[in-house]
Order: sequence, then C-alpha cells, then structure tokens
Amino acid sequence: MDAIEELLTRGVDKIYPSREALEKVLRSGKKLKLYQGFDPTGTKLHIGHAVGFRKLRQWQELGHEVIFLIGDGTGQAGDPSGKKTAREHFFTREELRQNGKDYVMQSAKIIRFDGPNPIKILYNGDWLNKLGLVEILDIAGHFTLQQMLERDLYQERMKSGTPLSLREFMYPLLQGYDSVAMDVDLELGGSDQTFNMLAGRTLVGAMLHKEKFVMTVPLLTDERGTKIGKTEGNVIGLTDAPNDFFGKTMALGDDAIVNCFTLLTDTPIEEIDGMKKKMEAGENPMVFKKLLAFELTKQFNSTSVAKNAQASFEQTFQDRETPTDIEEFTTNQTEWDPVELLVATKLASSKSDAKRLIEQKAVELNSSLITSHLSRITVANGAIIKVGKKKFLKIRT
RNA sequence: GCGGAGAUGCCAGAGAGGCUAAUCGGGCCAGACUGUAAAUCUGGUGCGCCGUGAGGCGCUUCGGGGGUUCAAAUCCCUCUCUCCGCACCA
Repeated sequence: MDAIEELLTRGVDKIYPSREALEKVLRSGKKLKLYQGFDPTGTKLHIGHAVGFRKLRQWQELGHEVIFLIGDGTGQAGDPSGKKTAREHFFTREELRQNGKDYVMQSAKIIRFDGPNPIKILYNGDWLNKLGLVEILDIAGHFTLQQMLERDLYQERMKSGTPLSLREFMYPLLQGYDSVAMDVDLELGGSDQTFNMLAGRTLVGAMLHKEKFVMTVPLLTDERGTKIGKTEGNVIGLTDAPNDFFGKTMALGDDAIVNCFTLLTDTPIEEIDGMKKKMEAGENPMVFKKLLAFELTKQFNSTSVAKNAQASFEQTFQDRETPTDIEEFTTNQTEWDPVELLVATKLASSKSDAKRLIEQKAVELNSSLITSHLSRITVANGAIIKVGKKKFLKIRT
C-alpha cells in the first residue's frame, strides 16, 4: 500500500464525487489546497477529533497545502448538524476566537503548525462577517428549498415538530461559502458534516467553476454505533493527564478496539487484523486494549510517559494499589468533618453529594472505609483519600 | 390575522389544588460482579440543617411576572416563546 492508497482508504468514510476521480488528480502529482473547519464551541478536543487531525497530517506530509479553519464566523450561526433540538445559546466571536486558540494548541499534538509546509490557520469570520445582503442572497440563489429540505436532519425536525430556525437552516450556506472564499480543492470533515461540505461543493462548482472534493472521515464509534468520546463524563480529551487518558481508554468497550487502532494509530492493517482474529479466537481483549491505550498515550505524549501511565494503571487497578503520582490537596487543618473535606477537595459537588457518597461506601481514607459522615476524621500529611474507583487525592499539610 | 395545542429536573416525558423535591425511561454517580471493559443486578441522582441510627426539619425548583387559596407544577390574569391547522400571498 503506497502513501496515496493509504491516504484514500484508511480512516476514510467516503470521497465525493468519487475516489477514482480524486486518485487520478493525486496520481498526476498535483498538489491540492484543502481544509478542515472547526467551530470552537467547546474548549476541549477529544480523541474523536484526532481522526480528522491524523488525516490532515497525512495530507500535510504529502506536501499538500492544508488549512486549519477556525469557525469564528460559522460558530456564531450555530451548526445544527447532529443536534436534535434548536440551539439556544450562541457564541460571540470573541469566545470563539479564544476557544479556537485552545483548539490549535491541543491539535498541535498531532498536526504541525511550524517547520516545512506548516498548516495555516485561518478564521472564517474574516470573510463571513463582511458579507453583505446582496452577496448572501447570491449564495442562497445557488440552492433550492427542495434541495435543502432533503437533508435528513431537517426532515426529522419537521416530523417531530422540533423548531428549526432559519438561522440554523442557513448554516450550510455559510460553511459552503468558506470553500469559495479560500478557493480550496478539497474539504475534510467528519461524516456528520457531509451535507455542509457538499453544499460547499455545489457553491464551488457554481461560483468558481471547478471541482471541490469532499473527504469524510468516520465518526469514532463502537460497533453498536455509539459515539465514543462525546458523552459528557467520558470524554477522552487530548490533553487529559496521561494516567486519566490511559484509564479512560481502558474503560472503552471492547468493540471499540479495532476501530480505534484503525483510525487513531499507525499500526499496520495486517497487524490489526491479526489482533481481531486472536480476539475472535478467545484471547482476552484487555491485552489489546492495553496496547491501544499505550499507543495512544504515547502518541499524544511520549513513550516514557506512556510507560509510566501503564505501570500506574496496572498498579492501581490490576493490583489494587494506590497510584504513585496523584493530585495533592494542601491544608493545615488535620481534623476534618469528612463531608466538608470532600467538598473542599472538590471530590464531591455539594455536601449532600458528599453524604451520599459516604453512605454508598464510596469513600476511603488510607484504604479504610469511612462509614459515617458524622464522626470527624484526622488526616495526616500524606493521607490518601479515595472516592469511587478512580479518584484519589493526597493530603499535604 | 384567526383557531387549536403546548412550555416540567441533564434529556425525554408523566402529573391537572394538599399523598409531589415531583412516576417511568435514558444519562450520570456509587455498589456487586469483572479485565477500572461490556452486559447484568442493586441503590442513588435540587440545596442546606439536625440526628449514633432509623429518620426528621427548612429553603429553592415545574417558561417570566402578578393573583386566588390555609395550601398551586396543578386554578385565574398577563407577558414571552414554540408547534399544528386555516387564512393572507398585494
């Protein structure tokens, strides 16, 4: 498998208009200008984002011109993709810019913004905010209501009677215009962005009279189709502390192993197939998941960090020991009401919550269960508080 | 513009004057079982206070504001927003 083959197949969901057409252009040696856009409506990037970043990096390494587009303009409109209810909160351009900077910092774990052929950062607010009414109408003129309404998401909202604001409805036009403004040859994005990206393809065809390719990458899911890393508490953030990162990866369902290896690592496909076969033959998937966790931790940090994270994981959870490097809480108070201690250390979100945790036998001090929230406890320097299975805190006085 | 329906906790969705801090489900948290997996089972899931415990008490919450009542998510008025239908389409 050569580099172009790899680029066009691994971790690729679909290519529009066709893989063959894109391959032909690439084989001709032409260098493309491509981009992926992100609406920075959050602050943390998770491993789901990494799928796209890795693909961007491949393009970058092959010498193509890659743009990292921060959607400080589109973000103000609010992308309805994947949202079953109307958006109520809209971000200001300032918030989006700030978040965008965070995105860049985090994504630098995977893609390069310096060195030879660096990835360029652009902000679409720079052109979108300048559009006048005439231009917007002009853009809109390239679409018909019928085309727009075909979109599943819109159909669903109509059927279920969920509001669909025109603001959201217009979103694909804005995103589509980005492709025209930057005059790109290709757009990369998650498969949930297909509609928006194809809107751009239409516009480029109509306004610039050329082909814009669209490459979608699969969303990171397990075999049941559940999104990985999107659910609130379980987000595996790219910048999570290595031990957390390793642990959260281990907590993924077994179904996700093959998918994650394929989409998030450079492990050769043949090797992944081998693992798949072994698991089917009855080998404990945990072994392979550990490999995965190691690979990922290494990729986003370093080999030595990954080794430590793995050691810590094995020690803590497989041998049930207390991890070595844990967060500390500094206090000069030694006598504590356990409830207040949990709140002060943020191990519990409120006093009621703290009480509940204690009642549910989730809290340990130096490996012995705290059975009552009423009797005070004494914490010495170095005492370890454990809440649930995962949360540890060391007291420093 | 007219008519009808509606706005409930993280989501979804019951409730129609006191038994409702609010059914059930999803999510989330904790426990059991484990491979910190999944599946499964159990408990919990507004905030604060008292009590060794069982439990008790107070405060804030059902779109916003006002009112009726000893008592309101539940009744009345009003405002805002949404959905559906009809009309309008110069």
